[in-house]
Amino acid sequence: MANSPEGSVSLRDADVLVPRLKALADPVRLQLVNALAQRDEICACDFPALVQRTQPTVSHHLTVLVKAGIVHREQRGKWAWFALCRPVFDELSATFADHAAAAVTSDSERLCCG
Amino acid sequence: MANSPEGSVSLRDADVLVPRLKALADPVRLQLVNALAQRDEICACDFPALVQRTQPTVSHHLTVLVKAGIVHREQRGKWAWFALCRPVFDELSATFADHAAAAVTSDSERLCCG
DNA sequence: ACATCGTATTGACAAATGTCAATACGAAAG
DNA sequence: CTTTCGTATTGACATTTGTCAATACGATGT
Repeated sequence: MANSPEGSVSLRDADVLVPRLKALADPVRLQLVNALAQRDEICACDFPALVQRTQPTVSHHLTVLVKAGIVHREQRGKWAWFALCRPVFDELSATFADHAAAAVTSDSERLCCG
Repeated sequence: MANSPEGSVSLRDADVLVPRLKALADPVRLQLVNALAQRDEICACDFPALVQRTQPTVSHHLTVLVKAGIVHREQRGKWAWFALCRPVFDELSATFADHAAAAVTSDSERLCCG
């Protein structure tokens, strides 16, 4: 999107990354995203019970996710349906993959972070 | 580490993910991480100039990154050296890859998030 | 038109966060 | 032991954030 070759996003692109990471860095919003990850599509009316928050609070969190481009909102009659923007997860995955090293082979052989 | 097969971290593991995402969801900390990503090792004394913040502020941000397990701190004599914990990036990459769909092929053919 | 029902917005408030000045800690050097 | 210098901690403050009650908006059905 900005610097990287394949339409990906580098760690340098703070303007794109920070809002996305901020949006995901909340327990309730991670619950919402996780629910959407396994169900493809969820009506707004089902979220309050799912995450144990009031309707305005859920609405606020969904707005944050939509503004960050992580979730897509579609109005169908009286109901609002939400779905993941899965390509964004692909970008996030690629962003972090660039700076990953070979994973640890065994538990006893740590690379760092001991 | 918790649920997933390959020692990875699922979106469900909020206790592990949220602190990591919170740690990365800041412009200054993203700068720090980006600098470490391309230089392997950096002395604490160089960061204030790099990110245009005072020494206490930088120290605070580095502490956040260390506590999140993203950065490793090593005291060498009088100086503190910092390095990325690259396996963590591998985990983050894997976490998001699980929920990614095929990327868009052309710009005109959007999947969602229009 | 009017009432109903799902969702978003507003206002308010406590809690968390980023920032810096001042200070404390700790290791090396004299 | 004392000084020096790099780094961490404390205290203070403004800003942001998560939450809910109350209210407004908007589409559907009567």
